[in-house]
Amino acid sequence: MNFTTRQVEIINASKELIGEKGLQTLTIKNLAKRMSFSEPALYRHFKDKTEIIKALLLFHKEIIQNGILNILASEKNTLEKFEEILKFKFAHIEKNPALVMVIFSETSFQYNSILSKIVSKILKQRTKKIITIIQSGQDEGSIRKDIDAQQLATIALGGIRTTILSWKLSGFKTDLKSDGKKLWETLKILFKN
Amino acid sequence: MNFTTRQVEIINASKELIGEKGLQTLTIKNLAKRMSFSEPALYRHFKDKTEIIKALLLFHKEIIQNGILNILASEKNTLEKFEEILKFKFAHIEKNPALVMVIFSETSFQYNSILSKIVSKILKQRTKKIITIIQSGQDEGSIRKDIDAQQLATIALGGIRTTILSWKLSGFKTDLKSDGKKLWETLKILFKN
DNA sequence: ATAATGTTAGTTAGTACTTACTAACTTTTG
DNA sequence: CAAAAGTTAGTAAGTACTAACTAACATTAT
Repeated sequence: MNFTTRQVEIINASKELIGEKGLQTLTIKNLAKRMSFSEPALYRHFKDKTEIIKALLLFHKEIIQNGILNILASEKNTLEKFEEILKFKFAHIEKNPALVMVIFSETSFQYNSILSKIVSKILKQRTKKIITIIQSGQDEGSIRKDIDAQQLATIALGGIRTTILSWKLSGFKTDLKSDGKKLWETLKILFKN
Repeated sequence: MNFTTRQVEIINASKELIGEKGLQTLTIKNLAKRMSFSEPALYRHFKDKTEIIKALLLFHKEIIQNGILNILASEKNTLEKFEEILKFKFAHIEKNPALVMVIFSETSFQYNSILSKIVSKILKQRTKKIITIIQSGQDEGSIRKDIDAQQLATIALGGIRTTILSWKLSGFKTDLKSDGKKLWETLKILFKN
């Protein structure tokens, strides 16, 4: 997961393109134009297009992962950690709309199955992590036990997804952070013991 | 919304193709092959490719809409209607995986903005309908009033979306109906007054 | 009734364009 | 001077779509 400065530049250019008009505008031609050099120059830095998107995904996965790990390591109770994670997530996504485009299109990777596998793997890992958090909240006594962690995770993830989706459908015009906060208030009431 | 028998055949062939390998396999070439005739023949029945997908969306939208209207017209209380609607939805989607592919890819329509507008319009209409149902449940006294209908709708829709998504990610192997039932049990507990 | 005319639904062949990618050569840089 | 990073000019494959034509059937007119 070590990228050269040029590779990071290409990753960011890809992110910009996707963020502007969606995954379908991430073409070699557009990317080269954005980088102000020729198409073959891209192939000096990445084997093929798949590797570029893969790099984009892994690059941001690592950023998010580190953020979450920091929150989990902190001295807070489960509900507080949960809130922090939500905040962090919404803030990161608001700064990087491209991620929404990529993550939300897990069904329609024209490119190949490798990418959709990566996306679905990331999604699964996140689900697992949320389940673990909810479970420790249940053990701790702060989260209700009459509904199992798996189901509560479905509710939490669903709320997140829907909130982000309606932000996207508004053309990124609504205030994601405040919608995220409202969602958190709702989840807190629903989940509390 | 009146289609010729040939058009319905083409709609179904499109649905099959999308259901098998995703939206990206719905090409004019593949569709013509599936219909066992030439590519230009398709243009005798639809103006262009966009019209074909549009027809697919509207065709199923109408089916779902009628199903929901029937349920709403029945003599049941809000929670029962809600349950019936969820059941109906999951059953219809299980029979038509292609719809998941299309609806879940609202971000990445290569074709044009017309389609993504249709999809987002359908999504918005459904959200509105669910909010109305929840509100009447709140008036009726069966659904909690400490969380507003908009937020509860976000939770319900999110749960549905996530449940369907994990079904898709399993390669359509898990039991969607039973997962849908579990989701309903959870929502019932969370929403009840 | 039948010949003329029009329609429906298909064909073959091809357009114009875009896609990711490559070979061969040149420039820049440490 | 050699490796890294760029260039020009192409390729093969795929995209939606169109032009021109036709067989088979339906409608209309004499």
